[in-house]
Amino acid sequence: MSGAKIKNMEGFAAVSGISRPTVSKYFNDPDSVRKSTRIKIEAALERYDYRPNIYAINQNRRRTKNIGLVVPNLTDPFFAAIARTMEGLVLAAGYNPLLLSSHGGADQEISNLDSLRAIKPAGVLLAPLGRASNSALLAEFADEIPTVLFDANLEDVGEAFFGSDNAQSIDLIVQYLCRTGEPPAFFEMKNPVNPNAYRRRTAYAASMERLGQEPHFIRVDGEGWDFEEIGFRQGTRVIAEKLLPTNTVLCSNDRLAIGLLSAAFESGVRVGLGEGCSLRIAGHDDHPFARYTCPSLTTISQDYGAIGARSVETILALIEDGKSAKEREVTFFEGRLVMRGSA
Amino acid sequence: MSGAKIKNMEGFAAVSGISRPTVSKYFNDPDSVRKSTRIKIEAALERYDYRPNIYAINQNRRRTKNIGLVVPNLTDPFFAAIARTMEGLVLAAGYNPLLLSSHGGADQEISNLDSLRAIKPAGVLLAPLGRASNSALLAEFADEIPTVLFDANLEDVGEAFFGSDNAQSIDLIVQYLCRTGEPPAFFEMKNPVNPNAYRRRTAYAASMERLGQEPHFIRVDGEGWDFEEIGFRQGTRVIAEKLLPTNTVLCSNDRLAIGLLSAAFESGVRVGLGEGCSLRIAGHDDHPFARYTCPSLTTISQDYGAIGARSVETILALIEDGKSAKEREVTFFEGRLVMRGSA
DNA sequence: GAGATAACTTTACACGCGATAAGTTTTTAT
DNA sequence: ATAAAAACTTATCGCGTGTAAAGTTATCTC
Repeated sequence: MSGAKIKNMEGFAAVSGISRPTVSKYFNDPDSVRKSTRIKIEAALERYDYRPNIYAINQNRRRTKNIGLVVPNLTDPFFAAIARTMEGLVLAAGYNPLLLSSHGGADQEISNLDSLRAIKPAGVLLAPLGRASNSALLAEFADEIPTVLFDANLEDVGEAFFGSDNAQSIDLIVQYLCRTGEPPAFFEMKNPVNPNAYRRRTAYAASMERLGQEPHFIRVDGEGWDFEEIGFRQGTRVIAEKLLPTNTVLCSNDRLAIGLLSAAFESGVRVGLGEGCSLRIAGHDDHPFARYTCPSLTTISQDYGAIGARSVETILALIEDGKSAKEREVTFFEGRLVMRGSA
Repeated sequence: MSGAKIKNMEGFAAVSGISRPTVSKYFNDPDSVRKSTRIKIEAALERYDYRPNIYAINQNRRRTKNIGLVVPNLTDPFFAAIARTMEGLVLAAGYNPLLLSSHGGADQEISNLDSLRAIKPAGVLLAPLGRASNSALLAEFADEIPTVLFDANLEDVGEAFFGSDNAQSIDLIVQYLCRTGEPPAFFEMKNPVNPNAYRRRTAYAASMERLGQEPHFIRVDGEGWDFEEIGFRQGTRVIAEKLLPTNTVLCSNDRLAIGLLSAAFESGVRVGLGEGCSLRIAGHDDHPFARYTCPSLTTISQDYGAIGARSVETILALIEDGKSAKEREVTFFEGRLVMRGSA
């Protein structure tokens, strides 16, 4: 990088001694040109500061190299982690990830899709809000642009879905809890925002029945995505009013569990397995902070490595093979029991 | 949205009965056209589905409407929260925010800036990694594109900096801790990644001296951004080896404190102010989870509302007023003491 | 109602690249 | 060595917008 400023590919082609169409070919795939010309071009790249104008490229290409990545809430470390994983995979495949967060709001989710439309992405990886989502508009979007759903499934939206097998994972932890102590009550929100929560509720009931236990639901009030707050406030109330039917509580997700743990602590209830503990609490998701709670949280680890990898693979296949002839693919990955101190 | 698909502004101008250049003017500023023509255009927008091609726009505009937003690590809920705030402000100003995370790596930080260059943003809001940053390259970038730094300051990089007044906030919490119990030792990483950590170290020493107390540093090993893990592991060791000089520990940040709280719990050391507690722990930042730790974490709340607002204001002023004639602006906002159960 | 002015229209070109066609050179295969 | 194939060249068009100049119409001021 020393010579004069290069303003376009024409100029760069001139200084590299190669014609512009060939240079264009090089930038689209360095291996598509002869080795000797690639060397010439790369030598010129060393000496001059030039990069193709991305707007001109995208205006003329049939498909852009952009892949949208929409998560319901980046403030939630779980989604931050999965987004990060997917970002890396998209980059490695030579595409440009565009990360957007819906911040827990359906309006924001729609406006994110509108932003993406403007960018004309080759494909979109979408974790919908769930119940709150405007699924008609999401379906409309997925109809225009190849879309793969993950985390939360919406009936018939997108070309595929990858998520967790809530029936399997809940059964796993219910069995564990029953085996090691009193059967769990299920702590959840009355009106969950997420379809996974509904699946877990049903899975809990089924597991308990299978084990010959009576299911107990602790359904608490609360709106929005501030799960720790809801878990804390309602947990405090539930404990104070002695509404816990057993000494074991399975929370619908880790964030509720974190709030409940905090509530138990402040209420003077000792949680865990040891001497003097009167409550067991378990969660679901293996939240990044679950191992630092006091006590550390027993939970289910979602296989988001697999969810991310398969989602990205699938959207890439859709993009590169053109249309998806086959029917909508729905895959659930198994969760893994993570035993820690809380239950 | 009913009529045929409109493919470009020419076609849209036709159906709205207005010439294309005037329509173009409308899209760049709806108030720049006569009210009667604006009504015609908006009527057409109701009937037809048209939106200007963003690539064609940006290819021809002198400056894009994009503003880059780079944070060191989106997995850290503190940065997720501040990014979210800024995103909203940028959007409200009619600009398009582009959120990128450096994932704690200097290479990624540079490659983020490269991605941004390709997008030709009007301005960039950058929270650098700090010590690990390649500040020569960052400075080069800030030289090309209007850049405002926040959270972590780098000497002479960018047009302005907004962050927290570590001297003030550390003094605040040191005074509080000294007033209410034993003077604190300072728990930190030996080689912190963040310049704020250095400032806090110095501020702690200064505060202690001012109060006539001898400063005690607990400097632990550990690399990277996995602060909870470092706090937990090293905290466990420090407690086991009885290396704590007093019963009060001030951590360089909340994430270390969360790890240390967990270590104390697992080691059977009760933390807090009440009966039977033998350790006080305080943090800094008011991490979103700080109020749900057990016990809840006494800390300093950074005024990231102000940091975000002023950063966005400043970059907008730079963009809209053209050059920055004045000298580099450096502003520190005061922190607020948040008293909770841990100290 | 006349002139001034603001807002429009038409026309034309620029932006930087992808894509394609037709001709030329280089490389590979036989 | 020769033919075929591959890779290059030049030339030209198209993408959808911004922008400017020159002429026309609507609106405002007195």
